[in-house]
Amino acid sequence: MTTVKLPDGSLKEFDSAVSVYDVAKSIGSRLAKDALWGEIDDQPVEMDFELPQGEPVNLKIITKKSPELLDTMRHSCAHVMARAVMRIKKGVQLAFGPSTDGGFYYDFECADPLTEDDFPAIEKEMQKIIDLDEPFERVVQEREQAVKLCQDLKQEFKVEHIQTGLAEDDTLSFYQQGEFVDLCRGPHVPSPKRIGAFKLLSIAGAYWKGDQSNPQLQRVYATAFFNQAELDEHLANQEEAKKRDHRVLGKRLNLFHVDEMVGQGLILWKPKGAFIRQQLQDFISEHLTRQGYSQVFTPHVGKLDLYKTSGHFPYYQESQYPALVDRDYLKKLSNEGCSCSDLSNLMEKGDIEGYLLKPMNCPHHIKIYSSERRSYRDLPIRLAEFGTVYRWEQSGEIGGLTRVRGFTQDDAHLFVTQEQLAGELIGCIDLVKTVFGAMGMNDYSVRVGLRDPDSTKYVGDPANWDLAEQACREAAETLGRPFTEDAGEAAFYGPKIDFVVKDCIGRKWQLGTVQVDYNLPERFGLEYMGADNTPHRPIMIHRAPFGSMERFIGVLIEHFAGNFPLWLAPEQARLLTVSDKSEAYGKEVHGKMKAAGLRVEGDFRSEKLGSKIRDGQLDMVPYMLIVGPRDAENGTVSIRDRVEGDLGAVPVEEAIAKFQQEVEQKTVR
RNA sequence: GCUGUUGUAGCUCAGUGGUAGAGCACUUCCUUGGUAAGGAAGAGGUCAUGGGUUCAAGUCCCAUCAACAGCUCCA
Repeated sequence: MTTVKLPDGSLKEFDSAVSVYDVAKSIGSRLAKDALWGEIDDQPVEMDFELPQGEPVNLKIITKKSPELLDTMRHSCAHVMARAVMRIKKGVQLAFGPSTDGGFYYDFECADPLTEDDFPAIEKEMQKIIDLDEPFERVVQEREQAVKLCQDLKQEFKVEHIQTGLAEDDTLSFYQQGEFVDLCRGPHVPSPKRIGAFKLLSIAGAYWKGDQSNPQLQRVYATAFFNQAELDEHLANQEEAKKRDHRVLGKRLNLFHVDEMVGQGLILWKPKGAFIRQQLQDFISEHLTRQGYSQVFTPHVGKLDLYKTSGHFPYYQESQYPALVDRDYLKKLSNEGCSCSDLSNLMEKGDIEGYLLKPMNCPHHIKIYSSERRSYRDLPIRLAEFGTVYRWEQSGEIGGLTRVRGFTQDDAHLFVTQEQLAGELIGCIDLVKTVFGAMGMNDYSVRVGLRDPDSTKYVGDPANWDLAEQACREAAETLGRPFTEDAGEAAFYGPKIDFVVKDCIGRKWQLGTVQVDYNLPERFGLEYMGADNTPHRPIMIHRAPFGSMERFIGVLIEHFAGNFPLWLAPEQARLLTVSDKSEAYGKEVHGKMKAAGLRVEGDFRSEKLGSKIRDGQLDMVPYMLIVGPRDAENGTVSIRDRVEGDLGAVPVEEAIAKFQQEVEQKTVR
């Protein structure tokens, strides 16, 4: 008699010996058809495995619809890779080797470091291991034995992990395949033959347990699929994705430039990129006006004292450009015998008079608020600025437009009463919805950052925090899409709502943010006169729906893959002559288009039409306007759509009206 | 900041110690062609920068700078 206990807790009994397949078939013929293998107490077994009789057997049937299927196979492949590395290299310490979104990795510490030159040998060895077809066998150990086993294997990271990283009551399981044994929760595929196709991709450093103070390990990234075709498709998709990389398109379309001589992470906006940025700023300004914002301008520097008062200087000193110190003051210090190390100390402590390139706009906006007496009747006050800030980002982090050292926030600070807070947050969220909606960006996630109850880094009254966190939650709900609540993601001064998108290679970037702040009004002693004729403290909201113009446009370039909608395209249309004979008519049409306010350039070269069209397509111009003798005769242009191709000839005025309408409606295609 | 890879013409890249190369782009000429590449010629280089090894360095070694991938960080 065989008793089977299924994952939902139900029991099934069989009179005689049965295989996994028999059980699957008894549940349903479709299940039997889709089933790939079984798991008995997390030990993978093939379909023809005969179940033990007597005690109930915990059986899970894995089908090709199981969501974790690919992850399981990739994790098994990680074991195979680690085994291969240990065969090739001596003194290999194993760390962790999980599956990831696009594949898997394994972290090693090698006495003889790995290089990408080792990849072919590792891949060859992996294939040998797969061909051996040894199963992954699950071995459960008591804690003491497990530690001893890892010590015998000379796997110090695993020993440490058992002793410090795993809870007392965790089951300690190992998976063994031939000579290779690894501490691992599982599950695995029953046979390495299930790994269809794999490829080692890159090698990089990674800190043990993600902590910079721990030793740095070598991480080998790889991927695996059930068959070669899927792997090839994945690699081709990766290549395709790289073509929409904003750094590639930014160069090809002449949008921006970063020059070594200017400095790392400092963006030079070229005319076409600057145009797009200006259009976006105009667009958002329009919505700011509608929502009752006042635009202000503030300078790029401010006294160190300002940032000492705001708290930015002490908190974030290492990520700021060093202070600019007055010449006379430096001379005075020098005359007083101040050494370089004395100066360095003074600068670090901020015990010096100087100016800081502004890392944030809020202190300046606060000073605008406090420059007048404020009444409850004035609130909410909404101050907006496309404010450029400078941050000394770590050199290894800088790249493209998404992480830079000088960037312009579409920033605003709202000074509100407690009663106004919830409503104003909703207004901010509305703006984000408007902006993302206008771009056709629907693929973003929302994160409400709350305080970590175990941390002491937060400032302010816990009761206010509770109110603010609740207000953020309620505002996020008005988006009508799922959001996550992450404890520990709040800023030190208040909770926030962040908008996160992915770039073309799957990296996540925070764009817009809305943050509640009780701290700065306190530090600057902000007040307004209440209806009760006593002073009250306003609450601040920091918000930036785009985040920074640089990062937003970087993401936007990839979102559109360079194919900007007509209202944003720096060159909306290009006029092409079929031959030199049509030049005069071409210039006439060109003139009419420009007079109608359209951004049209002319290609009057003595090239063949096909060649001009190709150039226009590669430059991602939304429309091409082709004029030849036939058009000259009829007063028409032939429109070629970037997407649809040839649309045929229409009267010039009709073409103008069509484009104007598309611009007016900000159509996204 | 850390680990690894890379740096050659405007762009994409080849160049394996012995005279600096290709395609595209650019300039000029020929060509007048109706929806993704017409032809020819020409010009264009301190091989990232600074040291070192060598009779000889784009190539080997060291340092610096920058880019890329990842880690760490991100008000």
